[in-house]
Amino acid sequence: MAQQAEAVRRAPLSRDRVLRAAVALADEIGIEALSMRKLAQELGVVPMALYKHVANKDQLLDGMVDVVVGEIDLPAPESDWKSAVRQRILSARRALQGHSWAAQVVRSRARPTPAVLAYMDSVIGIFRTGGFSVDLTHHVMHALGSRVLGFTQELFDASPSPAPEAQAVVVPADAGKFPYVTELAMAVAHDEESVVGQGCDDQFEFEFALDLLLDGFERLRQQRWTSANPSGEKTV
Amino acid sequence: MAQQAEAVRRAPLSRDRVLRAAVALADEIGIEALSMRKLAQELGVVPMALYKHVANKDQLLDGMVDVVVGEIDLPAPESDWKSAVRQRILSARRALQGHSWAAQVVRSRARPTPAVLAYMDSVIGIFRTGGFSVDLTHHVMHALGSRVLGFTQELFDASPSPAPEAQAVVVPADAGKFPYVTELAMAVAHDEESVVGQGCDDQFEFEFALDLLLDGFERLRQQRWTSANPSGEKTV
DNA sequence: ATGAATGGTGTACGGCGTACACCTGCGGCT
DNA sequence: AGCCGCAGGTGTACGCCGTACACCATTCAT
Repeated sequence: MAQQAEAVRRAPLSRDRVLRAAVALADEIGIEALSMRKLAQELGVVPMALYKHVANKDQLLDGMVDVVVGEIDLPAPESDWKSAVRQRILSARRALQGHSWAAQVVRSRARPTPAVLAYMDSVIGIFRTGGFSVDLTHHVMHALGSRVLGFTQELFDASPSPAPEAQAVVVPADAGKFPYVTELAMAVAHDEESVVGQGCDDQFEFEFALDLLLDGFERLRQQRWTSANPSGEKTV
Repeated sequence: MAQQAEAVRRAPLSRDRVLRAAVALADEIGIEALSMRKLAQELGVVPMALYKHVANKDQLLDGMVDVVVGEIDLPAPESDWKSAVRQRILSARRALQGHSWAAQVVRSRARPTPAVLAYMDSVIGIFRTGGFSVDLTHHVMHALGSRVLGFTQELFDASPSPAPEAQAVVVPADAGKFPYVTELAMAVAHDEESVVGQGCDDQFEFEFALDLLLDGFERLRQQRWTSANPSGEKTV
């Protein structure tokens, strides 16, 4: 009876259940607080039980990435390469942003998981069928870097700071030492105050840079740029 | 006597000595293996002694970043904004690349240290005196992101893999599943084989993306782009 | 009935960051 | 000369981590 109650109380573990629980737990308590022990506790199980389903913590993180990447929308059917890529990337961004830890974990993985690879394959495919040479596609993918998954490394995160005073990047005493940073920070603070509050509009900045790159790609494509002949425009 | 010998054997600690030892040790054994305990041992001291000089491990990492940032060349005197920025960024890249762990640690810091701030101030200054509005400078700095310090987040590092077989991103069995990735990977492998070995030329890719952005910046500057009037070209 | 596979358990080890109480030796007072 | 304060190094200990390894319970094919 007691056994039955126990059996009912918790369904059998599985790799999938472990991963999904890990994602949920990381959403809740943050990635740096996520430990095998806490995850096990959450699942009502002893820590070592997890190791029957994932080889180690690294593989757990890999699996978590795949769960998030699985949330990226499927590609829209018919459109020019630029809007297709744009849609794909902004959708990836939406998926990753649903889990505050995701970008950081993706960053920490040295090698791509199958789901990431599949996503990349689809993006590369858009370029290739959109008239980009293999060569140009290669460099273009590098130029996108992690942006292809919807995030970039800002030098520090000014925006998501919850405590308003904590985001004073420059304390008043340092204002004289960093005149240009100060000028810029004050302009931004002033700007945003009238709009939404403080900090920068991440989404705007992301699209600003993304479009700058996509426009650059289009120019290179038109002038049949190759790495052997970088200044295609002039020599053609 | 014994005391004297001991006193001679190790100079007194200082914040500076601690930081430099930490940088050296991280260079040697890698950042993930760097611990307060090992650092203390390296300095011939008990772990807790370090805490008289740095508040905690986070502050140690901050200090390490500052040491590396301190190695960035001073700005070249007179030149147009584009080559000045370019020189600054490529110099930062050189400094950061001298310490394989540096980019990762910079990435992990939430807030900028004074040295980083000073560096950013100088780059912002180049844009401002080069004819960029505060508004455009702001977005341009965001677009650069971590690239301003000479590194970007590639989706995974293909190049520095020491074991040649380890860098086969796509195992043969998966070739059919990821046709575009495979096509691209094979082209790259073929290309590079004749040149240097395998993998991608990071430096080339970095400059490719950097120049794409700088060229885009120049266009926006010329057409007096503002965020309130994004398509300046057409409406002027 | 039996023996192997599958999956959960219990214990234990070595590592980590760091709080806290302690000691020691030196420079500057009276 | 005697004292004190304090900067800086020490020792011990706590609670956390990932995970190796031996074990046991259940299920199921033979």
